[in-house]
Amino acid sequence: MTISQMARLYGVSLRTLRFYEDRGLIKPRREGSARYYRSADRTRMGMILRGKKLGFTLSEITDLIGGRGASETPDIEERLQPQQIANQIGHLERQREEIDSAIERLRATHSRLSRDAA
Amino acid sequence: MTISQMARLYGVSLRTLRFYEDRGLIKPRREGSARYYRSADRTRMGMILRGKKLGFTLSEITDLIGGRGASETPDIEERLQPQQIANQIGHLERQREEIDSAIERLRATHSRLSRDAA
DNA sequence: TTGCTCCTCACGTCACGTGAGGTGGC
DNA sequence: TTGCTCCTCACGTCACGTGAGGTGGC
Repeated sequence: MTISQMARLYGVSLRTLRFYEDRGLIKPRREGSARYYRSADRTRMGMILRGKKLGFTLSEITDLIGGRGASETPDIEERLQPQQIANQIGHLERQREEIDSAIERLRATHSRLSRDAA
Repeated sequence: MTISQMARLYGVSLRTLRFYEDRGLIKPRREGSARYYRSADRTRMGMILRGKKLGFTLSEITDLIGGRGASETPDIEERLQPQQIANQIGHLERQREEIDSAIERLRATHSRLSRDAA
């Protein structure tokens, strides 16, 4: 599988795939300078994107995926510690509260504008 | 008012104040190389932080505050266009949805762990 | 020869954090 | 002389975006 096929499959850019490789997250086979992605790379890529969706940074994901064992526990959630999950939930809840209050304020301003225009 | 006093008042770092100045957002009086912040700077600083809380970028805030007129409409919400508000709300709602689904997944994993441990 | 895909630098972006090395006035 | 506050570079961080300039095989 070429880099373009990988990019299309996961909805990311070529740059992103090269960047993840640079960070040591995926290690495609090389033929000359060309990259070829195999099943193991797809497993890792799935874990990476799953980790991102859960709001983890690439450093955290690197720790979670670890050096080699990707195929054993391909579900990244299985690798999380209860405490780590709790912390992450707290982190995300704080973010959500900030977003919620921003939305509230904006809605208030918006309806005030409608009222004043009426 | 010195830079340290400003920093304490607004809960930001000295670096942040210098950075905002570099971006043209605040223009403290200079005495030699030292910075002295006046009332107008505080008005602008309030608008900047308010804009950030609403989720706008510094570029957007720069456009909102404009070149000079800070004292006329010191309430940054008053300067927003209805369409701009609607866009921002949509933007924030999308972010919130992503955060919400992340929290949901994490909660599910967390309770599964508790169940398995029991 | 022309296109297409791929490659490697390497600087840019966003909003600052973090030293390094130096200065002024009590 | 010692501390404290302030200053100006300037590189680092995060997760890539965006060219520039070049290569390989149809």
